[in-house]
Amino acid sequence: MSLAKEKISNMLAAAVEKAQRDGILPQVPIPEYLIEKPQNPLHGDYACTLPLKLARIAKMNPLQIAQKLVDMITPTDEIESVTAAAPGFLNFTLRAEWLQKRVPLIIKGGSHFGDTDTGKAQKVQIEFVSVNPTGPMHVGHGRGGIIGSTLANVLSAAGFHVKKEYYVNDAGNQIDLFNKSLYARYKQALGLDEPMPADGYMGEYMKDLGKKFADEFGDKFEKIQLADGQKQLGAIGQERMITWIKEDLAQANVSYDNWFSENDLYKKGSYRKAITLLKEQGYVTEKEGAQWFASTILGEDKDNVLVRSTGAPTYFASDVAYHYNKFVERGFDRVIDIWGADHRGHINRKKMATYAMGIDPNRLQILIYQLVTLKRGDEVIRISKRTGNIITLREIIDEVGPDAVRFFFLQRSADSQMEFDLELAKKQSSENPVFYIQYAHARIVSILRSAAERGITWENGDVSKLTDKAELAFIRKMIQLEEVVENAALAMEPHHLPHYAMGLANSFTQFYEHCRVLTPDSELTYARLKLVEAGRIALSRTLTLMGMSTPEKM
RNA sequence: GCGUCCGUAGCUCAAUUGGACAGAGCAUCAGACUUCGAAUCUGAGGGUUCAGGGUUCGAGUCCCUGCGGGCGCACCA
Repeated sequence: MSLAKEKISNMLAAAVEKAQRDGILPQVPIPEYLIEKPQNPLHGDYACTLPLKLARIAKMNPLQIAQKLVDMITPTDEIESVTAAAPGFLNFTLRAEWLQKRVPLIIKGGSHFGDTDTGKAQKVQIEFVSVNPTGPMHVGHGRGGIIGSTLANVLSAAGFHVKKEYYVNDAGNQIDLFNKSLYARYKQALGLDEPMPADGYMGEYMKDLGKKFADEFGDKFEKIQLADGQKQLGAIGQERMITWIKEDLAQANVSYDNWFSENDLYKKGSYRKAITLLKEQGYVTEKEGAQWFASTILGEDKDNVLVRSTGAPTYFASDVAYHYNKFVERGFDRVIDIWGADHRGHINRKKMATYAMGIDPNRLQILIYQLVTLKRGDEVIRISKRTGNIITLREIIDEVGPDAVRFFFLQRSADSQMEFDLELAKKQSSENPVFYIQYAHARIVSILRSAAERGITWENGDVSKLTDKAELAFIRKMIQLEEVVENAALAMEPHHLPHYAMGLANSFTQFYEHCRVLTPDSELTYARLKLVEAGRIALSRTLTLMGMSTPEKM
């Protein structure tokens, strides 16, 4: 919580306590209340609705309660005034002197300005994208990557110890299918007859890859036994796919601390231990030759297969093992999984499996983002990796640039189903809010550059000169960053950042229009340059949290 | 059919988690550059928040019903 908000909260709590002690308010339980930012600046910097909430319980007029509380509060260094407003709001206004003093603190904060200690160093693991290494990433996957990487940034800023992870599904059915498909394309490229498997990966990229490997390795894999050839060639193909995915993600400025192999769950015993644990807890039943997770015991509407009658584990089983590994073997306090809406139906069974292993299911949080509909003008593009009809993330990034793509995806809340119109995205890229924000940053740097060229040093600038409305509004906006960070982190809603960034850029621009920085008045110039430097830090931090670049020239 | 997410300005989306007059960008219209960056700024128009009921001091937000759309409902992942 930001300093000002915290102070107000404490002030208010003290006032309520005193009012009750003095018999001005009846001895009733005090309801939960929040210190909020009113959307109308006329209502001050912060507001509280406690009197309204208290009215019924205390059987008093809310405005009267507000009035009495105002009387109990004495202004502080931070707060200039507290007023009661109909029908029962408390409005707090920050003191200009206090705001001015934030400027050197922002500069001191530097690249850590906006950080909070909300997370108390809790260990959080966040897993996102994790598409199978069987093909390129399409635009929809990009949304998960961008939401995930930004949320990770925000959580780190909020004081959590965050590890980002990509789960590589390098085992199971889809991999077999990929191997067979690749092998078929490879042999075809060698001029030999080999049918594609039913439901194989039909995309053009598989033909390219087959051809590439035919050139690279000749008939090396064709000469050995079929199953071995498929497996060995497949392994190389998967490697290639992972490299490809990594490159695509890197282009979108998405990176990871760890790439976790599904195969390791089997090799290192996590799978065996997790299933054994479930059995010991009595949650595994046997039906029709398969082993099931008996989630119906816990209220699910159906059980889920863990081990097929063939003896092969399902995806669900390895995922259970994976989460056993996250919680038990690696000891994360919290685990966040980011999934597309097509996995929505798996939340319950996943949470129940977590519970069944003796882990508090609230430690597992699943963030669902709605799928992206791709359009080209009015035409909806159906995505299918198997038939090969995909628009890749890379294509979009090449077309509109990584910053615009990130901003475009980030702006929408995760549960809004968004349309990505390729024509529009391209057209809008020159008329994008992204450029407005980055332009503000470039302009700031340009002002600082001009000052430096004129040999002006402003480090000792006196911030008490910053009294213009636009100057104070700009400071107000800057210090809001830590509230945005905290809120975005706790609610897992990174989409607040772009909106904040727009507001911040806008309040700088307002300042720029109203207040000339480099003026004949050298004292004023120093003070304003100091403010501009603080603005640079705030804007730069905001852009960085969103994974965007901070251009100094455009 | 059942579950789930969504429906807000012409378009794309916000709305501090139940608060004050529902806000931005784009688009449209009218203005502003001899300045530290005009990729900018000033102003205008644009709304029955899908519809109907309910809960309460207060509802875009919560509950119910209906309509419309996305996504699920495999021994696929």
